[in-house]
Amino acid sequence: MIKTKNAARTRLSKFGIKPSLHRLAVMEYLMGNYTHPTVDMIFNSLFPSIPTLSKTTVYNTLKLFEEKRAITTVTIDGKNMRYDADITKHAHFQCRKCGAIHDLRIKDEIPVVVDNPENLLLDDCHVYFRGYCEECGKSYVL
Amino acid sequence: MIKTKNAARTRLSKFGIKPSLHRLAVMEYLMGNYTHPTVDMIFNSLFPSIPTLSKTTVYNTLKLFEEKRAITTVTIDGKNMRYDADITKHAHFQCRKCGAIHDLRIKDEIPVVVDNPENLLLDDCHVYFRGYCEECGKSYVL
DNA sequence: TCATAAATTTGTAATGATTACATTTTTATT
DNA sequence: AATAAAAATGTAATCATTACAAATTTATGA
Repeated sequence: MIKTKNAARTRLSKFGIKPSLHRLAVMEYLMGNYTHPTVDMIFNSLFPSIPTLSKTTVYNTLKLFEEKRAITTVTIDGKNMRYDADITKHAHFQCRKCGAIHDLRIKDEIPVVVDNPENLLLDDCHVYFRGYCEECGKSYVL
Repeated sequence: MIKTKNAARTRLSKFGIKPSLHRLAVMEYLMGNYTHPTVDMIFNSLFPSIPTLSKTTVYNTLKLFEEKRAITTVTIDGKNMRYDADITKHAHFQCRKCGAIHDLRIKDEIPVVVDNPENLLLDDCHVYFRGYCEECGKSYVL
């Protein structure tokens, strides 16, 4: 997958992040899995092929990516942080039962702030919905 | 503050929650403090006047309130859950530096979902912004 | 090339919010 | 008052995340 490797390398360079092997691996994983994975999912997926990887490094790496705004973070239920390499504007949905996170496209990507009397410096906006995914909804009706 | 006591009692009854003294106290606190408090803030504020209160009860109570949709929860940074008795539609803002949460009014309260191919059952929508509040923004420019 | 400094990574231990759970207390019912 | 049901308590466990010191890797410059 040289193509995804290049995409990951390009993304890192675009955001001023030095491309160590582990950083490339984490970014490549995120850019190949738009499933809003947790740290554990990322670590468990990469560990078999990179046995020298530590979970702390995954934490450090993701924190760096987020600080540099090379990825976004999603936290809806307040349990595990989720990571998303899709930095285009889109909304999220989390099922109250199974916890899965899905993407949702909304009409006006960035809601318009009516007034800002406190002069807050906004630089980032997230929209999310909660409810039940189709499967979990079924079992709820029963 | 008989008025706020009544308001709290009314809110509980409206959402089918039996009004125990502790539940009333927590709801009254939330309806008198729209500051998106954490569990600790709520507990520490109430404990002096209700020394028999336990933190577990505050957790239990807030969880019940949220299940009954008598309040909403806000989690932006994924650290502490915040609780909000304002159940009208509004957006939130959290400062990346000091962590304070503020309310924000946006133009179209509920973003319109363009398409929903997975038939997700949406029942709740949240919008939040991140950035820096005025004070923290100043120190950043320096 | 080799030495040195800087950056990265590691692994363990600590933190801290939240939950589990068994017990106790309070409230409602007959 | 006796019993059952609900609410509240307090401690212990859980689990994601962070702190931190040590080890490793990478870059730099003589």
